[in-house]
Amino acid sequence: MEPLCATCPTRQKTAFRLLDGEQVETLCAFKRHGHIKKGEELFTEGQNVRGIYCVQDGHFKLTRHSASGRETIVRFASPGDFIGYRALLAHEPISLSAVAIQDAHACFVPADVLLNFLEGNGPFSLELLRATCHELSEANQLLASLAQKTVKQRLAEVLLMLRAKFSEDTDGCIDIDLKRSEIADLVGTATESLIRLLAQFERDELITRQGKRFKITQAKKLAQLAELVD
Amino acid sequence: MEPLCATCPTRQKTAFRLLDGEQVETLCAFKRHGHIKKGEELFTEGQNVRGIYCVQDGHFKLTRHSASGRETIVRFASPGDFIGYRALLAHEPISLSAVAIQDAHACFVPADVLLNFLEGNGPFSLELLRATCHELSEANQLLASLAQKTVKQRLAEVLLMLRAKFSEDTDGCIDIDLKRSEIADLVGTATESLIRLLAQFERDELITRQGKRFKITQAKKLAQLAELVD
DNA sequence: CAAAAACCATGACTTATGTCACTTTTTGCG
DNA sequence: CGCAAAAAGTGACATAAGTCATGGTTTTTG
Repeated sequence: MEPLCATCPTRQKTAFRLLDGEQVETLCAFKRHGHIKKGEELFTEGQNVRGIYCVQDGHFKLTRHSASGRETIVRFASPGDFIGYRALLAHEPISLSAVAIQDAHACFVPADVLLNFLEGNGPFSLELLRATCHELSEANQLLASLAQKTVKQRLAEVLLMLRAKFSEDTDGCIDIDLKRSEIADLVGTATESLIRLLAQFERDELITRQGKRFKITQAKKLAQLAELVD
Repeated sequence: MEPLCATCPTRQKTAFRLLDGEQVETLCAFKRHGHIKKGEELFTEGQNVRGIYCVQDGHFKLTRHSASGRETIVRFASPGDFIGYRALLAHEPISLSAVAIQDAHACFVPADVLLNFLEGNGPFSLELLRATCHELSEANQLLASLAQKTVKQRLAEVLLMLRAKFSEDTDGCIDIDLKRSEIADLVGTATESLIRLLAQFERDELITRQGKRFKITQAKKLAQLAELVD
């Protein structure tokens, strides 16, 4: 049974909140709500897109693969984020894979429905433009960080970013389960190097570990290390 | 004397081509056409933007500085490109400096004029959205390339990119004058490393040098090196 | 529940790349 | 033109970070 868009709380967090009543009905009629299991792929690099996904709950990693098979996590998509609209609008095959890192739910919205909204609803497309510009500035920031910082600095930065994005669980640990290799893909380094650095951060008492998860104990020092303090 | 937007050939290459007659007149009335000398800065990181620039001729480098003063070239802006609209739309202080790498001309368009067009002209904002999405996918590509490739591979990639972007002069050299340090900022490496690699590429007969400029002699091998061939 | 698979961790080793110090060449300017 | 300043280039050296090999965990699954 498809949930109703009219009362969807997630919709209020997205550009879809700017749709008028009729458009919400259209959205509701054509969207498909679906369950995605951990590890499943929404999109694969190189595909042509037939629509976008609006994340309901759970998180996705958006990755890019090199010819040599190495993976880089470009960003995460979380509840309220759209996935795939850039490729759709740029008329390009999709350049990133989207993989669920937890069991998740997302709504598929066909391309023509979205394009219809874009053409018929100025505020909606402006909002999407704003969001895209914001993403772009984040991408540029990441770019410079990758080019300018050491792996250690990048890891410090990534840990702080993860905490900001995923919050803390009841133990104060960052509330997300990522494999070591995934954190490495995020930092842009080899898994072994990442593991060594985590151990070093623990020795230096910047973080503590509880199983697979971490708790940031000295955020300030981490931030200094990452040179977030200019 | 301000040139007329109505007959501006550059305008036809930008989203401004989608403005209606009245809007073109508004644009023409409020834009300011200006000369920017090589090395001059259009924007400085951290400023608040009061409008955007539309590049008429000449090229700009868009850079980001680290706390340690290191510079990274994030992208170039060329005739027909807008500079500064992302910060404007994302309501953020600008995150990149724009510096002319040649004597250049650009038109300044005040923020409220642009926002007016965006709100009143759907096709215009859709076009801008498209352009932004395209830029974003380029940024993601660059990101992965930085994270995944060696400096040598990145240089090969950058050389091919430069030729594609700036074409060749009558000698077959890439038609742009960049300092060694600027190429290094583009590749994301130290100037000395870059110089050594250029020398190596010349020894390997992938490129030849004429003064400060290069000619790509074996584009295919460069592409293989860069792993553009999957 | 046990075997297999995936993942985490550590050591030894190699190497790509950054840094520093210096020389040579080119550029710009009074 | 000739000098100063900037840029290009080279060498020696240090080290961050990748790779390979191996062993110990944890997780999955039949």
